[in-house]
Amino acid sequence: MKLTIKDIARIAEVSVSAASLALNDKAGVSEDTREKVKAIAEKFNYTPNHSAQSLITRRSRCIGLVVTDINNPFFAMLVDEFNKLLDKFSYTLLLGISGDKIAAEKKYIETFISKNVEGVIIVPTIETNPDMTHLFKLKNLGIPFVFCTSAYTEFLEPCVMSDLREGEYQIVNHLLSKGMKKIYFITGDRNLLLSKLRLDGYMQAFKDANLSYHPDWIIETVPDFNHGYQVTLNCMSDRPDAIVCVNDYLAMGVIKALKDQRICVPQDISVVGYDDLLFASILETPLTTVRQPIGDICMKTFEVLRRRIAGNYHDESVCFLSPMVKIRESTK
Amino acid sequence: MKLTIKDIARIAEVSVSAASLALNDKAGVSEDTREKVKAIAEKFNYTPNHSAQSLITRRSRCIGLVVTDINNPFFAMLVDEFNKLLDKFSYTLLLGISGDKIAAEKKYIETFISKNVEGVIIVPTIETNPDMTHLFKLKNLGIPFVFCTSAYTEFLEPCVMSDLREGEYQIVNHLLSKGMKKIYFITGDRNLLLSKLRLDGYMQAFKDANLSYHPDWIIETVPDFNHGYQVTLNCMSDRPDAIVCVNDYLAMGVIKALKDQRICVPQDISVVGYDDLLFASILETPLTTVRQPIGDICMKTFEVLRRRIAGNYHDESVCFLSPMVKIRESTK
DNA sequence: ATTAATACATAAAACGTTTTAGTCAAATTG
DNA sequence: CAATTTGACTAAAACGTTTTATGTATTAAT
Repeated sequence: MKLTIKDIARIAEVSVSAASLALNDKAGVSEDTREKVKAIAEKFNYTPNHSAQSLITRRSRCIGLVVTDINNPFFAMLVDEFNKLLDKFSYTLLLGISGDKIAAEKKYIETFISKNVEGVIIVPTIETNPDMTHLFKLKNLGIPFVFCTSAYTEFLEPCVMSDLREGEYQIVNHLLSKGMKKIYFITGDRNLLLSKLRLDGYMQAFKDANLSYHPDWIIETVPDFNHGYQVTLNCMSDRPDAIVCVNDYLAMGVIKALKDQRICVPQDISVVGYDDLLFASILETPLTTVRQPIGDICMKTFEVLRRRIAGNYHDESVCFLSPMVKIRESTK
Repeated sequence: MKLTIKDIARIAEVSVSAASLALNDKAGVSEDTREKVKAIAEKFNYTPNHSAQSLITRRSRCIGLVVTDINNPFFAMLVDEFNKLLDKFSYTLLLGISGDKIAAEKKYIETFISKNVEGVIIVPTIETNPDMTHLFKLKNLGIPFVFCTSAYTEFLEPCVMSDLREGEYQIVNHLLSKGMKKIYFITGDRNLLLSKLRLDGYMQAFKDANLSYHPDWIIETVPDFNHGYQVTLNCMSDRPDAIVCVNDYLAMGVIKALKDQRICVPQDISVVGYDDLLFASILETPLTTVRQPIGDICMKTFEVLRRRIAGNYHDESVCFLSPMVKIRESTK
């Protein structure tokens, strides 16, 4: 049987309230009793019942995190970073993986609410025309949330992300300056800020170079390995000069498809990614990509969330951090 | 303000108990009142307070999961699989990332206990001579747990994993049959079952081939990318014929080190991994590796855990699933 | 010596549920 | 028709904490 604070109090021959005060390092008990109670709690391996604690304090020491796809190493890194941060402030991580489905995201948020999380971090999905009721619900209940890595165009703030537009601009610019023209762009749903911003960067680069792109070069899909693979098989008949991928994970699929078709990178075609995953540097042809300052992104996200949990909503609400282009051999 | 069941009861003009029975589809209320209560709950977006529920029912609908390193895509896959399974049975996932530190594992288990999880899934760390008090604590409290992917030699069961010994045997056998002799083995701490079994396979393969290995060829380290990289730089002066890596993630580091030193795979040296990560197939030289039936492992793990949560402890306690060797070009 | 302040201790209320035991009327049984 | 069973409902207890209000003994201040 699990011991309760009552048992500890009885053994220590003090009242329950005294035991509580002692264990929580609150004023109102003498040092003697505090030590006595603590010693007994330690000895009998007492752990407080979190449900009871959370019921009365209305603080759960839990944070909910929804990511889209943990098999994308970028998001794995993200989860890892948040895990470390939550550790530092003794929060527990409730994790949901939405698989890029708004319905799943919604479902996780609902359970987070019922589990009384103190705050929520959301990596938005790519689905269009989403039903945002769960976000309004969070707002109404006063549960703080922060978007990370992206946001919904209908629901921009608060949000912490890297300047995707700028990163994509620089990288497309790099390709154009190398004389490439037919540059495909494989991306997620353009209603999602994450994709829209990168697309903006792509377009701006063409504009500033006084060149134009064909709308067919922009392909919207689910931004993962398998879809990257499939899409590439379909579009290679048109022989693009380069393929710009919305992220490295998708680029992995693209590269695999090219390999299967015996198309060489960068001789026959250039490929660029985004995120600078570990694997990007050990490929046959190391991948040109854009590094996101993921540690900073997570730190900032958590900072904003903590401020809001503390009741301070008066901070800057959208935050862009600077990315860093990594030119490697996949762009000849 | 968040509505409570009292509010719902008041609005529906029934007692709190009636409301509870209605919402939980329990007998004791008429169909009329059940519907009325449910409609009102729906209308006002009522979500029950999980802390209160869990306090009284002693069921939290939470499962704790500790993994060692989520940046290893193998464990990311594992988390993904468990997430899906937990979804199906409407459990919430509490995640801890131990970073291969027994102290961290312990800390997570403690918080899981205090949060009243119904069960725990553990991917053991590599640390030697570990302090197992947290596991005994789980046992004493009657909180079921299952080891997944490996186990502690001092604490074997219950455990679900693939037959690592067999997989490693087959793959080393393959190398020996190709005439390679000086086969290095980079692995984790051999006190951990995960490493010990693979090492057993390695040794058995030599024995069955009437060949012998040098103890120096077996290198113990933390099984991740960075350590794979470092260790390789240190041992290349000895010019091995092949390097067998305890997992693909470590193999990535090995390959990167070889690349940096301009040593060619498989011309100069063979490399094999374990896990069959996505990236293994798109490398310059696709990696020979062993696929673990990860979906089955997770399913089985969760099955055992569920049975134990239901009170049935009389099942088989250690379960080995069959792996599958994938010969690719990294072994000439 | 009286009063005021302080330190320590505790009983009881509260948090939001589920469950137990019980009430009462209506329906069923003999 | 009386006795019993059934069905719908409810009041109250319970879960394990924290917090509030209150009391008592000790110390400090006048």
